[in-house]
Amino acid sequence: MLSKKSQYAFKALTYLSEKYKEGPVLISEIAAKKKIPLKFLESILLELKRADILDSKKGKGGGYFLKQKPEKVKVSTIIRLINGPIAMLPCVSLYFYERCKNCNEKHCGLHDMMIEVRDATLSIVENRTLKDLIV
Amino acid sequence: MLSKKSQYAFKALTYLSEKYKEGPVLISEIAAKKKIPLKFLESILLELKRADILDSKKGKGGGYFLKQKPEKVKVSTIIRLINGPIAMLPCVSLYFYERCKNCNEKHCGLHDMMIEVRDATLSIVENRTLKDLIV
DNA sequence: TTATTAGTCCATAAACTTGGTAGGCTATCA
DNA sequence: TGATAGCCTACCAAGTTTATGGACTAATAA
Repeated sequence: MLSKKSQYAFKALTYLSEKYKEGPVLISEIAAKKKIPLKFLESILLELKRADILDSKKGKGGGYFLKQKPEKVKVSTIIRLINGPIAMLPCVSLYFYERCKNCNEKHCGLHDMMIEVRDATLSIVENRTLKDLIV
Repeated sequence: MLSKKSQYAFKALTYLSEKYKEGPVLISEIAAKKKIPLKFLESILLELKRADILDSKKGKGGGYFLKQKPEKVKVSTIIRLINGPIAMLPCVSLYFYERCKNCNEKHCGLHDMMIEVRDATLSIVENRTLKDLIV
């Protein structure tokens, strides 16, 4: 399951995608419109900024905005950043790989199955962007 | 990601699947062979028993064993039992459904995408059984 | 019936994660 | 320079995960 933090992140990013080109959006506006706890949202947006997904402007007329066009930001990127691995096991993760202890990856039915699951999931989330979240 | 508990459950169930028809297997044997903390494994097996996946026998010659043939136990059943929802969002879960607050499920891009992910995952885990985990 | 075996139950706890709050600091702009 | 709005640091309550220890109970064999 995606954490609440991830769900908040997606809501905020969807909102910012809709407002793309309308200039900076206040944290407080996003929080109010999307019903996200203000300070928690603050830390999420900051994290997204540090990951170069968002940019911000301080002072009057400031706020947050997407650094790139919505269609340039893959859903998989956001999941990995905020939620963590997409795979169900560390030993089949591409970005968070960890070797299995006491389990031969070459001869493990679970391993093989989880690779299938991973690829099925990736075929979707690697090919969707923030633009696809706007309806 | 699957919890460690889930990984232990799968390891134990795979072992019991291999030993199916060889009679009850000791907890301690499974723990030793699969390097699982004994007492933790104990509680996992008990949970699987309460869910009618396993059965057990006390006393000499006792132990745990599968209640049905390995090919009768779906992987999805185990994941849901030990790990929880398979879907990435409560609002797209079949077995753990919860309505989205402040989010119209009829018009939500994230929702639609996560249904796709769920179905892609289910198409695999609903069609694999413990038998498929033996290599 | 008694000793042994092996699962069952209950209580506890450390470590980690999640979700969230408080408040001061700093950059920007009018 | 004063208001605005994001930045930063610290903290924390609650829940979950991953265990561990010990007493209890059922089954079996001698």
